[in-house]
Parts: sequence; C-alpha cells; structure tokens
Amino acid sequence: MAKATGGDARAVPVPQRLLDAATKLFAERGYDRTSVQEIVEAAGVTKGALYHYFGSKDDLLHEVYGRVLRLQQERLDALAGADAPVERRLRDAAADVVVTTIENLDDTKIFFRSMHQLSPEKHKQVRAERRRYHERFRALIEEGQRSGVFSADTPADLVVDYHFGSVHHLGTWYHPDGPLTPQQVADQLADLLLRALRP
Amino acid sequence: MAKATGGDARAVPVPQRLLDAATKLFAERGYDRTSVQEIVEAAGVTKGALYHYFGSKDDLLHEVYGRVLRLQQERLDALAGADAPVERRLRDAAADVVVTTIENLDDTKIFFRSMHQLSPEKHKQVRAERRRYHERFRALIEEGQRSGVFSADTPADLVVDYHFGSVHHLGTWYHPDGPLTPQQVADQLADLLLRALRP
Amino acid sequence: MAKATGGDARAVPVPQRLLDAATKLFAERGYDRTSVQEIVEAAGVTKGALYHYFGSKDDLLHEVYGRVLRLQQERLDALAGADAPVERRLRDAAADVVVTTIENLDDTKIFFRSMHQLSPEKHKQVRAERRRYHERFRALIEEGQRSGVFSADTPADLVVDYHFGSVHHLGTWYHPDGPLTPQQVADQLADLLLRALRP
Amino acid sequence: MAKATGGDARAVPVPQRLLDAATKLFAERGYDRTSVQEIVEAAGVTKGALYHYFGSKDDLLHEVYGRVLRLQQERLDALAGADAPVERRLRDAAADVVVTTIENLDDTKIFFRSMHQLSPEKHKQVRAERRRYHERFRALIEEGQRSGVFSADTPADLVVDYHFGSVHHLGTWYHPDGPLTPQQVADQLADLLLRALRP
DNA sequence: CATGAATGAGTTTTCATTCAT
DNA sequence: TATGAATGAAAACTCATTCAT
Repeated sequence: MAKATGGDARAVPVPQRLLDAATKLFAERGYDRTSVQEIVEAAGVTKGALYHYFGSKDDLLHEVYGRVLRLQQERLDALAGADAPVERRLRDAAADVVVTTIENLDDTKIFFRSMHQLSPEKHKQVRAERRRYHERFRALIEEGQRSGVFSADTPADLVVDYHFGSVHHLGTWYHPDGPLTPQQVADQLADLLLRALRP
Repeated sequence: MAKATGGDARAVPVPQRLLDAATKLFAERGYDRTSVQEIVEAAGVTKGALYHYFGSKDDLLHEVYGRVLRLQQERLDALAGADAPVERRLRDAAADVVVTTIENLDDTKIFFRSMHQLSPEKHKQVRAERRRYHERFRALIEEGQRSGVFSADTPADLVVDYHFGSVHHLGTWYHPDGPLTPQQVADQLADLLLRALRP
Repeated sequence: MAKATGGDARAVPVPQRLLDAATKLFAERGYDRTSVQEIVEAAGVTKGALYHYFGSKDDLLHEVYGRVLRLQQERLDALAGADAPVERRLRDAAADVVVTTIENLDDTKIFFRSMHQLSPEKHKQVRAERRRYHERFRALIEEGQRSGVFSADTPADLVVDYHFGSVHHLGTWYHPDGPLTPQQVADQLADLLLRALRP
Repeated sequence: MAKATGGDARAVPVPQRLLDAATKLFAERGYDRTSVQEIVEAAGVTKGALYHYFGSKDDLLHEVYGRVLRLQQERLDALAGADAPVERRLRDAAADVVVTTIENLDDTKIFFRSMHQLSPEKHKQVRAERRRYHERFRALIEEGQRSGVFSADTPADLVVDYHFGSVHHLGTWYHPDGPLTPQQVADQLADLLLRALRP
C-alpha cells in the first residue's frame, strides 16, 4: 500500500530490484560504505527479503560481477571469433570493451574498485574468470604478432595490461555529459592501441 | 621495555612508524577494511598516540597521498623542464612515472583505490593536485603535437588518460618477483606510448 | 530465557523500558554522566536495540522532554481556560505545576539540568514549546493586572520567572519523604505568589 | 614568543588565567563538555601547567565554587548583621544576592548546573557551605516572623527556597543587553519577596 | 515469502591524567 | 616551573546477520 510508482515499477522482480539498487549504491559510495539497510531501502523491501534471495552482502557484489563478466566475455568471444583479419578483430574488440564499459560504468567502477573486497574464495573465482578474458584478448595480439601485422617489440601480456589499464581508468574520468560519446572514446582508444602495435 | 629497546626498530619516530604501518595495511586490505586498532598494533603504539599526531584516520590517508603526490610532481617538473627534444622528455617522464609507481607500489595502490574514500574536502584537494600533474604531462604532448613530432589524431587529454590508465593498473598485476624489472616495464610502456604517438 | 520470563517485568515493551531506565539515570547522574551502556544494561537490552528505536542518546533525552512538556501544557491549558475568576485560575495553575513537577520529579530534574545539552536544533524546539507555556501563564497574570485584582508593580514576565524559578528549584530540595506532601508545597508556593500579587 | 596581547595580559598569573578560562568555558558549554585541552588553550598554557597548579579538572570547578560562595557569604553576613530593621536587612540581602548573581552570572550558572558533577566529597563540602548561607538567610525571615513584621503563614524554609529558586533561575533568562539593569531586576524581585511576606 | 526486532562484535574518536625531560 | 608525548579506558554509534512469527 505504498510506492505504487507507475504500475510496472512493482513488476520488476525483487531480486532484480535489489541488484539494481546495490549496483547504484556500490558505485556511488563503494561496497564498504554501503549498508545493507540502505540497499533494502533503495529497493523498497526489507532486510528479510534480501536475505531470502541472497546469502550475504558479499553475494550481491558477486552477482554484479557475474553480470558484467558474462557480458564482456560473450562479446569478446563473438568478436574475436569473427571471420575478419586480425587487425580488424582486435580493433573491434578493443573498441567494444570501451563502449560496453562506459555503458555499464556503474558495474565496472564497482568491478575495479571493490574486487579485492570480496571474500577470498569469491575473489579467486572472479580473478580466474577475468584471466580467461585477458587470455582471449592476448591471443588476438599474439596472433597478429606471429603473422607480422603487429609489432612484436612488446610482450603481448603487457600490451593487454596497457589497454585494460585505460579501460579500468574510464570510471575515473568519463562523464556521460562530457564532449565525447562512448563510441568516440572507443575509436580513439582503439586507434591508440593499433598505432602502438604498428610494426 | 623502556626507550632503548632494539636500538634500531624503536629509533624510528612514532609518526613515521604509524605512517608506515598504515601504508602497508591500507595497500593490503584497503582503507575501509583497515581498523585504527590494527594500525596502532602494527606500529606498536596506542590509539592515543595516533590521535596525538594525526587528527583522524582520514588524515593518515591524506598524508600517504601527500608523499606520493609531492614525489611524482617533483620528478615530472624536473624531467619535463629538461633541455632535450620533446620526444625525449615525454619518454623520460612516461617511463619515470612507471618506475616511481612501482617503487612505491603500496602508496600508489592506495592512491588509486582509496582516493574516493577521503573526506570530500580532502578529496577535492587531492584531485586538484592530481590535475596539476595531469596538465603538466598533457602540455608535453601538446607541445609535440604542435611541432609535428607527435600525431595529433588523438586529443592530448585522452592520450594522458590512456597512459595513466596503464600506470594506475600496475598495482593490479605487477609483482616484484615477476620476470620484468621496474625499468623494463617502464621502457616497454613508454615505447608503447611513443609508438602510439608516431605521426 | 525466552520471551515469557517473569510475566510482568518483561511485559513492558522495550522502548518504554529504555525510556524509563534513561529517565532514572539521567535524573540521578545527569545526561553526560550517563553512558548508553548503562542505560541498556538497566533496561536489560543491548545497544543495538536502543538504536533500533531511538536515533541517538539525544533522542532519548528529547523524548523525556516531550512527555513532561505535553503533560504540563495540557494541564495549564485546561486550568487557564476554566470558567472561574482569574485569581482562582492563576492559583490553580500555580499550584498544579508544583504538584505535577513533584510527581514527575525525575523528568523535571532532567528538564532543567540537561536542556542545554540537547543538540542545538532540538534545544531550540524545546525552548519554543517552553516559551508557549510561559506565555500562557503570563497571559493569566496580565489579565489580572489589567482587571486590577493583581498589582501591576512588577512586569508579568518577571513574575512568571519568579514563580518558575521556585518550580525549577524543587528538584534541588524536595524529597518525597520530607514533612510536606506535594499538595502542601503547592499550596504554600501558590499562596506566596498570590500574596506577592496583592494590589 | 606569542600572544603578547597588550603587555599586561601576560601579567595575569597563570593560575588566575586558568581559572578565568575554565569559568568561561564551563558556563558556556558545561563542565562535562569542556575538555582540559580547551581550557589550557584558552588560557594560553599547556596541560603540564594546569596540573602543576591544580590537582584535577574537578579542583578547577571547586575553585570556581569557592570564589562565588565566599563572595556571597561575606556579603550576606555584612548585610544581615547591619544595624537596621529586619525588613530593611532582608530586602537588602534579597536584592544583593540578585545583583551579585547577575554580576557573576558565569560563576553562578556553573554553580547551579554543575554542582552535582563534583566528586561526592567536594559536593558534600559545597552543600555544607551552601546550607550555611541558606540558614543565615532563613534566620532573617524567622526573625521578622517572630516580631510580626512578616507573615508566618509560610514556613521560613519554603520562603528561602522560593526566593533562591528565582535567583537560580536568573542564568536561564537574564541577558545583560536586555531591558533591565541588574539593580532593577534586584529591586523587583526583592519587592515580590517582601510583598509576599506582608502579614 | 517476507517481516523487523534484536544481537554482539565491531567501529572511530575523546580525554583526564602521567611522567621523563 | 613547565613541556608535550603517550597512555588506557571509555565513549557513542554502526552494521551484517539471525530468527520467531
């Protein structure tokens, strides 16, 4: 008998509402600075409901990670496995990770800032999935290096970290109301990467 | 158990001991996950002593920042103002920030992970100092772009964020016992930057 | 050690138990000298329970005030608005505030000693309500002065402060096991007031 | 080498400076809310100095009491023992306590608000001295009642408490920049007392 | 499915006092 | 005389989690 906002706000299922609220708050104030009470208030439910659907606060964070990890891995797999020259596939992948990062900036801010606040067990799991992503990306670069279209002066691992560093950093400076669209940023950063890899 | 215990460890003054302990712990577990109790225990003093020298836990974090900010700004000013071609000065600056970041990896991990946990007032101050650093770096790139030794395809701002992203990221993957020395990493990352800027 | 322990003492709801314990302790040792720990121990609950019902220690004090303020204001309004000569109404009001003050001596001790220890915001609110009470009383005196049944030699404001001073002071000297009943004290003090106001 | 305010500020001896600072602060924020650190800062000395001259914070409060108690007792003794009719002596005493209370409003605010925060031992001592004062005043009233110039309808004790209640209360409402001078307030309150005592 | 009262261990911070110098 | 670093105990408050209903 409250908050009947629109008639479809209530249609969003409780677990989703909780996840959305948590994502927003974690991104705004960080995991440790967000209390369970604040999450349930933002989601319009009670604590009991949260613990009905999630085992712990930690679980909530882990779910946010799952969402962004699955999304990015899927997109990378698709782009890397496409039928195109390696420089095209790398460029597309490099630009795409920028666009999807910006489009899910809350999730990725949380990802990079709060990963080490997961329980050791879950942290390990996330790092393993992250590593899989990293290796798929690295394989692209190595492929280009072997075939001579990319310079082999820099170890592929370092190149990946170079690029991902800039993706990681997006949360620090990118603002949706700034002068550049996500796609423009993506193109520029992908260009920088490809130029750095010119033989 | 009086003043002359050890002859060396106890010779370090209390504020320094506190700062060292805090740096180590903040880097290991993050600012919010480190309790004042843990800090004073690691430093071998009592809470009263901490609050005798520092106004708050926040102050301690701010001091760590001060240290790394001053160091990096000094080095950048020296290198950027040297008497050498701009591509040399940029390369030196780009490599140097990598080396000093690695050499102070604890401080810089804290810097990038915990900056947003400072009080708003101190956060603002740190961001202002950080911006000064950023702008000095950007000026170098613009200088090279104007004189034609660097490509002007990418806005200088973005290039700075691209490079600093990778510096930021170092704390995530670099380990002192890995295969690369700090100087090697620095050379590789500086090369990537300069190659990306080739006209 | 579950819910039905005692059958009577435990039947009092937790917020009431907390308020009672706080009232007693604040009166005994003052607000600042009473710790939250002592309150919850006296009430037989934990700190968490206290903060579940009250926002702060300050809130608890404010609640005590609310109780006594509401009580006294109601009684004054009833007596002052009665259908009787003004000297009768003033006398009744003057005596009644003495009786109810003695009957709630803990509350009123707290009221007068600890009011200035409230947060500025709440302090202001309490003073506003207190002023309303004062003004209602003053209006009675002015009414009598205008109609000539009371001497107008002394400004009504001062007369009110004179009487309330003695009410305020009751907590300092009145003891329930002394020679005078509350009603006797009330009659004497009301007599003093009325005699002082004889034209 | 600091705070050379005028050339005679430094001439005030340290214990006096401490006492003055403590009086001011205790009156402003209360005894418990005033820290020793604040007192020494206001007095322009260090903590060591305070503990050199005073045994404890409690001692400081006790000294403030000593000052006001001695002053008021002396004045009462002089006025009550004067060679004049009893109604004159009571009137003078009643007015004088009002004037000296207002002239030392900080001290008396502290007196009435913080007395119960003294250590039990010192509290007892202060109460004993206070009682002596009270009894001297009561003797005056009884003298007048016996000789018939005052009504004996109200026990002398109660009359004393009635008057002292209003004195006590002065700290709550009197402001130096209000419409009434200390002497005017004193005259009015003394008048009220004497009028209440008319046979 | 969901509530919300209650817990208990934890947090940062304050402060009167001591003491070697 | 006076300093100020250091102590240690206590302060108010927070919060993830549980559980009877």
